[in-house]
Amino acid sequence: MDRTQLQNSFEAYFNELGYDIDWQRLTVPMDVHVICKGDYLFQQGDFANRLYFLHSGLVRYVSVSDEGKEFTQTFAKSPRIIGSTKAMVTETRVLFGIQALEDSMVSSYTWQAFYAQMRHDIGFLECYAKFLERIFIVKEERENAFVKHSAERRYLDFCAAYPELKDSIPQQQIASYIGITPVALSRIRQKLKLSRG
Amino acid sequence: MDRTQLQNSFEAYFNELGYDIDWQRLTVPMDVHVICKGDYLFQQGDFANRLYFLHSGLVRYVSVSDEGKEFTQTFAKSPRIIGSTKAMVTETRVLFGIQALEDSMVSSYTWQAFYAQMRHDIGFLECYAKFLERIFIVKEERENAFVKHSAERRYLDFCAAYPELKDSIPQQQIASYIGITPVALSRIRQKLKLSRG
DNA sequence: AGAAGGAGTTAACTTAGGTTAATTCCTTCT
DNA sequence: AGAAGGAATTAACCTAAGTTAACTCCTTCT
Repeated sequence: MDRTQLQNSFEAYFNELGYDIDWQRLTVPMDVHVICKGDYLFQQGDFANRLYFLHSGLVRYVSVSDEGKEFTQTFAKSPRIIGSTKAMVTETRVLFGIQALEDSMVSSYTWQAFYAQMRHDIGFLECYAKFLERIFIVKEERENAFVKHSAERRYLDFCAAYPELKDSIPQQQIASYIGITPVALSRIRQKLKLSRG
Repeated sequence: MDRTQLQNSFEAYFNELGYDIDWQRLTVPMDVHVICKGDYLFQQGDFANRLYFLHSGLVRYVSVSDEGKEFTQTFAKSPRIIGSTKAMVTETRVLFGIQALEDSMVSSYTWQAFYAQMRHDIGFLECYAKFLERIFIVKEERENAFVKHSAERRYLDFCAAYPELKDSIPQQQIASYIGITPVALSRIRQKLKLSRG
């Protein structure tokens, strides 16, 4: 797969966000990574100050608490920008790892180089702003769900939002995404099964 | 207060974000609003597709659940951009109201006009991106807190993050910000008082 | 000064979800 | 085929936080 083909993925992504721009203009040095199912693109605590683009596959952002419990922050399906905005922007260690849930292909760019080109190409910068708007809105919805909705409701919303994941990923990961234990999720599923007759 | 003075507030804000730019270039039509303590800049459910800048004062974002319970999503202190990113970008109704906790002064711009100028001024667009990065990171930290930390820990973190608010705003609002009831917060405070001796 | 209303506290009771552990059911490995 | 390890379920018990309600302070209003 050559660079031209890879960069077409960007266009697919930004078209979805309602934006049309020629990503072949991107000349920043690029690395390509193939990550097998189960492996990590980077681990929590690394300095992951790169911007990644997920060309194919599916990943999750996994964060481990002080007590050693795993939480899934995000499921990300290609095509999509992935990585830690916070780690890039503040030059700190990442607070989560990225694990492949399917074999995945990723290109990467140093944040410095990517940012430098964006600063001189208002189209790219606009794309970046649209990306930030999108991920902010998703986080805001998630905050809303945690504060206002029960675990049962969060599970139902998850199933509606990710119908294709609902049956193809381990329930533990779904539980950790909606902020409960696998045991609690199992109880909720049991209850729903009964109430559906 | 004239426009020049007001626009200087923008500079104070973006300086804090590590960015130096002359906001006197902003020529978009501006409205000025004075909101008294307790009043709302806009209500949940409005079409609040404006960008606001809080020049002085303190506000909170308040969201009411289907069951009629109030949640405080954000406390915002001047100088700062305020408003609903989601409502502006997706042209939907706002999911929260903005209430003044002190008498406040706000300028406002239609999103369309503001965006149009940004698209032709890469400096403004970069500021906007920095603003989005910042609010995203805050939301991400909040998500993290809800999933990983106890209510007690969230309260202590709130006190550390907003020492000046801790004693000057009603406890109900603090409780609703950390996602618990006033009764539960009162219990936590009692427990902390005892354990401090 | 007295009344009214809101904010915070405290107590009693309920409930959702955490914890631990046993059991079953799958894969996968040899 | 049998063993081993992980995933989900179920049950029993525990804890944090919600709910309701009574009580105490404060303001603020007349």
